[in-house]
Amino acid sequence: MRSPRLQGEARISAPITIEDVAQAAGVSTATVSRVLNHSAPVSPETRARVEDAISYLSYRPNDVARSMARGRTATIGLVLDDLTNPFNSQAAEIVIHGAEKSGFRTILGLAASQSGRCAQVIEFLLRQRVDGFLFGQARLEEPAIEALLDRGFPVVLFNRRLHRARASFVGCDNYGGSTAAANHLIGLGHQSLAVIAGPANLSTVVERIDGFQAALRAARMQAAPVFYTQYHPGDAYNAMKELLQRDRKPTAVFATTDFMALEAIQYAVDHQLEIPGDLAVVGFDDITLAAHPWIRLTTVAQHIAEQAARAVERLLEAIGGKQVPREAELLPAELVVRRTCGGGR
Amino acid sequence: MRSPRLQGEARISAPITIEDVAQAAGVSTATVSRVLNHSAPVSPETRARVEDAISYLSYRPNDVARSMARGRTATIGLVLDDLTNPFNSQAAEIVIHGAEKSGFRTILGLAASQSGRCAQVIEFLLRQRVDGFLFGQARLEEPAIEALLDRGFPVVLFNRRLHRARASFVGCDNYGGSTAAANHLIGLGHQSLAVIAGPANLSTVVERIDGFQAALRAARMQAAPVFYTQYHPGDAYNAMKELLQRDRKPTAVFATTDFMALEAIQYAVDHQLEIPGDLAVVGFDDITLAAHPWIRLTTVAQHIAEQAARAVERLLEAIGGKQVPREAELLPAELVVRRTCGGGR
DNA sequence: CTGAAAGCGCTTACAG
DNA sequence: CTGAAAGCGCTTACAG
Repeated sequence: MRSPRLQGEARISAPITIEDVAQAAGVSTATVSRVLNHSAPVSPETRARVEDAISYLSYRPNDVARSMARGRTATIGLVLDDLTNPFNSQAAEIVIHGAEKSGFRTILGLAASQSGRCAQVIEFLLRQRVDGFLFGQARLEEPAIEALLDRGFPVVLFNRRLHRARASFVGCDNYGGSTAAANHLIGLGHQSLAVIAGPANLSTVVERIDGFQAALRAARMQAAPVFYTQYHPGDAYNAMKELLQRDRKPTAVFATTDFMALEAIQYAVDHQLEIPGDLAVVGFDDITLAAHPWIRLTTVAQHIAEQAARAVERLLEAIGGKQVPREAELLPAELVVRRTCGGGR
Repeated sequence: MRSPRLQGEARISAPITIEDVAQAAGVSTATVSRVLNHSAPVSPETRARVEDAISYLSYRPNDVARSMARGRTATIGLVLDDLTNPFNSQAAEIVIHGAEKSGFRTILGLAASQSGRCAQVIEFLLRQRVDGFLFGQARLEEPAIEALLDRGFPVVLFNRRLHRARASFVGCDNYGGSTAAANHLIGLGHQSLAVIAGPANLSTVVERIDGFQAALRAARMQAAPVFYTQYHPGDAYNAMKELLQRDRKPTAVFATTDFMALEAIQYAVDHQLEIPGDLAVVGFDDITLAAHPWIRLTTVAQHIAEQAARAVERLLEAIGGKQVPREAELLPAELVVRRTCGGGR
């Protein structure tokens, strides 16, 4: 048996292997493996000897070798655009914890929304041999994801969906939430509405605009002008500037995210407009700070934590071989009326 | 050679291996490995045949097997408390990208600041055989990290340091930033100052309090009362309540993070206090929203992105075998005067 | 420049 | 209940 002194001497001593444990316990590596994994019955005495050796040597199984031998890595790949949006980082946190509970680790791939990056990230994760994928920021057309789907690879999307229908997805009721927002604004008497949106190739953006316009149509009002942006910092600020220079200035603006709403407000305030007096603003997401007394942003609340949690569940089931439902699962999105729309408290 | 039709038929077809490529190209796996890694000269004709086979078969190297064979994983472990704090998620993003540039992947371990969790996370990452560790949220005493250090394992800390000195660290000038904050408040004529702090076992908290008190001492004022919290949501709200019930109410409060400052403001505003008229508030971090016209929080700006970037650099050097400096590297922390302290614009 | 072979640290049929 | 051995998919001395 290796003397404990040896470990102290070497700096980064070569890690203890299952072989070392087997020798110390006087058994085969197969037996050590069995007590480690509870994969087959082992006599109480043998088990005790092995466990002693394990703790005496501070043995730490090598997960890389394990993955190699098992042919699966117990790893899921989570693909997100970035972590600057609190919405994304919250989702990441939920996914990591959810996966961990089932013994899965998660590798985070940041796709930075540049075209081509998503394919690159998938390639990268495929080399790591992840057992499945979670996409939180897919665009409507995403060939690389569709290729995965075609191969029958375990894939679950959340938040944003693909154009093509048959894929496991969990999102929120963007349409309904936006309709409620529009109706509230209409009820307040607004006649000139506008929307500041993200890119038109995102399902969330499309659905939020559609829901919003549908409400106007139902009220026999003309469609609201839509200003599309790339969701870059500063985009909504500029959008607001643009909208206020038009002939028919909006009296109410709906932004497809809270961050955009906050930026739009920033422009308005910087230019001596009163919110909500001169301009009503409604966002979407209900980030933590939306409720702050200095903000009190009217917005549509969606429960990202639950979306992410459901998405991992689905993925884990798919990886486990279960037949995963192909229908979309939609969580509710509720209007939260606060101050910035003028009708709230 | 495997017919392409075969791939289409199977659902998740067994991935192509280096063996398949070697066969298709009529060479040994050693040769394929050489062209893949440019690890040894290969004749142009052979190389061409191998490359054709690779693209024809859409071969994707197995990183798990690679790690196994090489004895190193090209992976770093990043340990953070959580991702809800934008400060943390920004750091995570920087680290992931920085590591990727050098061909390293990063596994994120969330330590949720419960005692014992850090050791668990380290254990988990050690099993994955990460090549080094990055800690962004260490507490002053962290036996598990110290054990790593003692073993000579590549470790770099950022943001918060350990009590023990000899460890690679990059942080910011918490002391100087807080001194500046205190001096500004003193210059504004405040006599009754208080601080809302995080846990006392965090280097950032200790240094920020020390810097703050030092300024008061230099001005021959008595030390400010410190209210310690656990950095949980709601903690600063309650702290503010407590402080305002005391005999000697503070006219100015310094919070050790912007989130805490915002919560303190929330309590004050909820209870009809005017900011900064009735109460001046200063934070620390300078999160994005601190600059919003509806907030305009006076705060101490620290450049987390650079901290994180420097930390990965250091770690990568350490993993590469370079002797890494043991001294702390401190980035500047600058006071940003805005509205909430009463002296700004 | 190229190949045969050993080895990385596990798991898992296969025998007994 | 236990062990000997093959195998997971690569890389890397070692020969030639």
